[in-house]
Formats: sequence, structure tokens, C-alpha cells
Amino acid sequence: MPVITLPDGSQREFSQAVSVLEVAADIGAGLAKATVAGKVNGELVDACQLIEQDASLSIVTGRDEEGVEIIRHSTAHLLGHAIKQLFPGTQMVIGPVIDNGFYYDVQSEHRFTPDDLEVIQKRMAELAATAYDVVKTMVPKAEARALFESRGEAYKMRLIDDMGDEVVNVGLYQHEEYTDMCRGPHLPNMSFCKAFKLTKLAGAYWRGDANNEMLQRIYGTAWGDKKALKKYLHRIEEAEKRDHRKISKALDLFHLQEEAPGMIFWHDAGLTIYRTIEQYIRRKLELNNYVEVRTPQLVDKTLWEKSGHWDKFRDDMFTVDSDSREYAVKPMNCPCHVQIYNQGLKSYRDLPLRMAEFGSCHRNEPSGTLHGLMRLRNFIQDDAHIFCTEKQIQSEVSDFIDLLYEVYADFGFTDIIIKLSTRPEKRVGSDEVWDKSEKALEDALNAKDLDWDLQPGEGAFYGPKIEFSLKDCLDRVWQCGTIQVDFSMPDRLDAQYIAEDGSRQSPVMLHRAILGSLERFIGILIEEYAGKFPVWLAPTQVVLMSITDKNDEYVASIAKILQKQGIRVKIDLRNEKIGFKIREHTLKRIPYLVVLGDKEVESNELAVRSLSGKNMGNFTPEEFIALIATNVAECSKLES
RNA sequence: GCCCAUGUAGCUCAGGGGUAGAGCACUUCCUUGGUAAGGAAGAGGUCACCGGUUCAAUUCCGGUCAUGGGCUCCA
Repeated sequence: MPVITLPDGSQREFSQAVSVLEVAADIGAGLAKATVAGKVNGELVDACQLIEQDASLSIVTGRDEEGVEIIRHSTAHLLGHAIKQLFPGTQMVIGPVIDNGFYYDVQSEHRFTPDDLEVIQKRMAELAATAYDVVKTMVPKAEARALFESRGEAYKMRLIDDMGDEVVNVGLYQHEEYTDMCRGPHLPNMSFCKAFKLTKLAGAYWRGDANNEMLQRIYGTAWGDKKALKKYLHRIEEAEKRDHRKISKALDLFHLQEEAPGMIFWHDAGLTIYRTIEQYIRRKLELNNYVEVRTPQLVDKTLWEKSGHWDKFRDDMFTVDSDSREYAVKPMNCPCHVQIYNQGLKSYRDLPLRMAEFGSCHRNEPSGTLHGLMRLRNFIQDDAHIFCTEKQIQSEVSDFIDLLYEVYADFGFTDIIIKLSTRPEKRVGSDEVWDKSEKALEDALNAKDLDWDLQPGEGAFYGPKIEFSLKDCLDRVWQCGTIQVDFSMPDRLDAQYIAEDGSRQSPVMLHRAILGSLERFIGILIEEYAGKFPVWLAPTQVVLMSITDKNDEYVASIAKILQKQGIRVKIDLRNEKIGFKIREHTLKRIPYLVVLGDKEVESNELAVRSLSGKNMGNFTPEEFIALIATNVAECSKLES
């Protein structure tokens, strides 16, 4: 006699066990028709799930986010249904839900092409249109295994073999002649699959391990209705317009070419942004008691052997042979910073010593991983190493996190993804040291009440780390800031200080970067702003445009006045109509466009137009300079 | 590094076994015009690179490189 409590608090009593769908039908026929699944005592279950005990229940429909996820999951099965009809030799592997969609990994002699996707998608639509019911059964593992064996689904068998003993029965979902295995829940009927699209093909390793064979992965997106699908596809289209590579080409910021893969040729405009950010960070470092240093690009291999990098990253380092010595182009700055630390005797009174460098590093990243400004073989970090005592770790980490948040706020970032990565398998240092380091980072995060995720085993070989990541225009996550505790390298490279009691001690080293790679950070900034940089960062802040050549002299004189104030100004004296000039400079995302014609010459003023197209009226030169100064100060929060 | 796709003018792209195409940009001329494209003419290409098939390859095939999308990796 289960009593079902609904989300509004109302209760319904049934004389025997009822399914989710039956409860929905009892509430109303419309709801029953819309039911994709149920949530019993907070747990998602199939619509056919029988409820035998008293329980709370909410009905999940295609309008709920959870319902859409179920639609996505079942669309993956639908892909299986269609692909097995069209390409019977295909073996199905796994088909999970991801953000905005799903994928299915398959194994096949046939190499799927983009054309195949269209054919498969068409068949999926045809199958879904028949609105067939999906039938779920729970069967013992051995039975499921035998079924998949008879169908040549070797990967499904391997998945079953991998299940622990605690799993006795598995769920089978019958899509007419096609059967898929899943924990569920899934749709009761395929009529809910009416808005999906197969989007791309990719390779993916079996079990995510590069030592294994590569499978073919088919990505798709799926939504509750056509309108939502259309909206999503439009959103992606718009996001792609913000791609930093496209914008950078349009704004002439940088380029890459075949002769230097993964290395940037910064153009004048891009370098202006770059330098502005570098200066900004330099000022922040000064205010936070860092010192700045610079160290060599080439360092003898023996130092890298000593630091432990050679062991782990030898293949990813560029090397140079000269005079029978082997040098490595530095892939990071830390061993060099220890060399500076080691010059002269250090006392506990010198700690914490915060040593910064805008260090240019080269790493021979695998060719397939290069990606615009985001992943390069040569990049510059706003790197620093804090040499401190164990007791100082906590407050240094805490101060660093505050500084990082201050900087990110100045650039307008609020969606910061924090991860704590702990000891990997291949590492140096004792377990006690790792225990201490991991705890120090965790405590610092918890003291700040920040949301963070744990990534076990993802730490650097010398210590655990906190990563601060930002998202690009397509929501791909890129690590930017980081702080890493390192008890090992100072020891390996013989860094010491004299403690209060006169004994020699090893300092702790904190590796940290706020922006991470300046290139990557600028890439994300370009996408964040869609190329419309705030005034303090804009490569050109003002363009002065003449109406006719009679105004040329006045334009030049105003330009001089603005330049003297450090404003980045360009002039446009071309024999073109003003509308044409405005269009061009608007497309170049110039923050302020200034029109100078006879009227302005007459009154000694500037007619100012904002990037958004707003006519801001006329300004005297002094008023305009003040406007820019205020604007720059507001966006950059730079302390003078 | 692995899988798939792509590489044609400065840019965005069309084309296709036999003189290489468009729009924008560029150059020259006309136009001196007040807030998102004034007009005309001209110039511009080893069709990524290397090899093969062919009477003939930019086009078909193979390889290399680079780029894009994923996977793996990321000190």
C-alpha cells in the first residue's frame, strides 16, 4: 500500500506497487504523456520503475534539465539502433551523456565519414518518428554477456567482465531489434527524440588510454524540442565568431606560420595588449613585494638532470648541442631561480623571498595538442617562486589566492574553476612531505570558502598544486593560474637558509603563476571580450578622422596632444567619406572614434563616438583626455 | 603522438584532368563628402610542399608539413 508524496506535498495512496508512469497517469493524462522518468526519493529511475514502498516522487519531463539529459542518453541508443541497421559490422562501446549532448564510441572496419553521419542521422529520425516503445529488462550479467556474444559485441562483453561482483543484474534496453546495456534511466518511448543532430567525428582511445586501440567517436547534440536545438546551434555559431584566432586575424594581433609551429609572431597591435598586461602584472608584483629577475634560455642538461625534469620530460625538451655540451632550452624557470637564490648565504630573515620572472619557456608539445594561443611550444609565464619556511606556506598560499582573485576581477573574470591536484604515481619526495603539502593547499582553500574539486593523482611530480582555470568561447577549460608546493626541488638543487638556531635548513618553494601563460590568458581575454577590449587594453584607443583634407592640420595637432598624454591614438586622413571610415574602425573595435571637421576646427573641440555607436557629443581636448583617463582607471584599477 | 577533416590572391571563399574565379582589401584616377561601404580602371596566384599515374595534374593517388575538431599528454 505505497503512499506517494509529490513535490507539492500532496499524497496519493495506491493499493499495490505502482510504476512512475502509473502515478503520472493518475495525476493526469497530459503528464503521463510527457513523462520521461521519475525521481523516487531523490533518485532518478525509469518511468516503468515500480514503487513498492512509501516514497516521495517527482515526475521528470522533457522540460526538466534531468529529462533533457535522459533524452540525450536515449538518443545515443538511437544512434546505436540506426548505425547497426546501416553498418551491421559496427561494435558499440560506450555512449554517455556530455554537456549539451552525447557521444558514442564505436569500433568498425568502416571509416565513418561526415557523409555517413548525415545518413545515420536521417535513419535515426525515421526510427524515432515511429515512436516505438523502449522496453527495459534487468537480467543477470551472464545472460547479458551471452546476448552480446551472440551479437559480436566484444566491447560490451568486456564492460560486463569489468563489473565488480556487487553487480548482479544489468539493465538492458530494447530498441526494437537493437539492445543496449545501461544503468539508465532511459526514455519510455522514442517519440521524445525529436531534436538532435550528429555533430562531429573524432578518434578516442579505448578506456581513455593511449596504449589502447583507437575507437571512432561520434558526437551529437540533443534537446527537448526543435526550438531548443536551434537555439543551441545558434549559440555555438555565435561563440565561434568569438574564436580568438579569427578575431586576431581581423584585428591584426599576431600570426603563426609553418616554419615556427606553436610559436607566435606578435604584431604591433597584439604586442601592445601583451605589454600592457605585463606592465599591469609587474605593478601588482611590486605592490606585493616580489622581486623580478631574468634567467638564461639555454642551460646545461646537467641542471635538468639534477632538478628531475630530464627524467620525466626529456622528450618534450628542445636541446642544443654546442662544443660537445648539451644544453636544454628552458622549459620552466624554477631551477634557474634556485640558482639565483643560491648566490650568497640566505637567512631565515630573507624569507619569504618572492622571485618573479616573465620567463620565456619552450616545450616541445605533441603536435596534435597545439591550439592557437592556448597551447603553444613557446610561451611566457608570469612566473614566480616563493622561497619560504614551512610555517609561512599557509599565509603565502592565502595571499596568493587573494592576489589572483584581485587580478582576475580586474579583467572581469568571475567564473574561475578551481582544482586541487594531489600526488601522482610518478613522483619525487617522501609520503610525509606530500601529506604536509597537500594539507597546506587544502587548508588554504577551505579557509577562503571557495568551491573546488579534487583531482587525485594529477599533481606535478614534485608536489601538489591548485589550478585556476578559465573557459574559452566554446566552454573549453584552460588552466591559467596555479600554485604548487614543492619540498623537493630546493633539496635537489641545494637551496638552504640559516635558521634562527643557526642550523641549515631547506626552504620550501612555492611555484606560482597568476595568468599562467600570457599568450593563453590573452587568447581567453580576446574571446571573453569578443575583441572589444576595454580602453586600458585596447591596442588603439582613439582614431581621429578628418572630414575633408582641409581638416588635416587640426587632426595632427589633436593627435599630438593626445599622444603626449600617453593615449594610443591613430589618425585617418584618407580621402574617404566619414561613414566609410567609421565602418572600418568600428570593425577594428576601436573604443573611441573622433570626427574632426570644420565645426570642430572652429570650436576647437572633438566630436566623440563610442564603439557601440553612441554619439557622445562634443568635448574639448582636456575633457576628452579626462574621459579616457577616468575610463582607463576604472577598467584597470591600476594603482599609480 | 593517435583518429578525422582541411590547405586556391593580403583576407573570406567558389571551382575543377587541358588560358585560374568572386567579393573585400591593394594601386591609380575621379569625387571634398558630417557618423557602419561614393564611382571607374588596374595590378595581384608555382592552387601548402615532395613524389607518382597521365600526352597533360591545381584537380586523381601516395608521402610530408601546417591548420581545425577530438583523444592522449601538459613540469
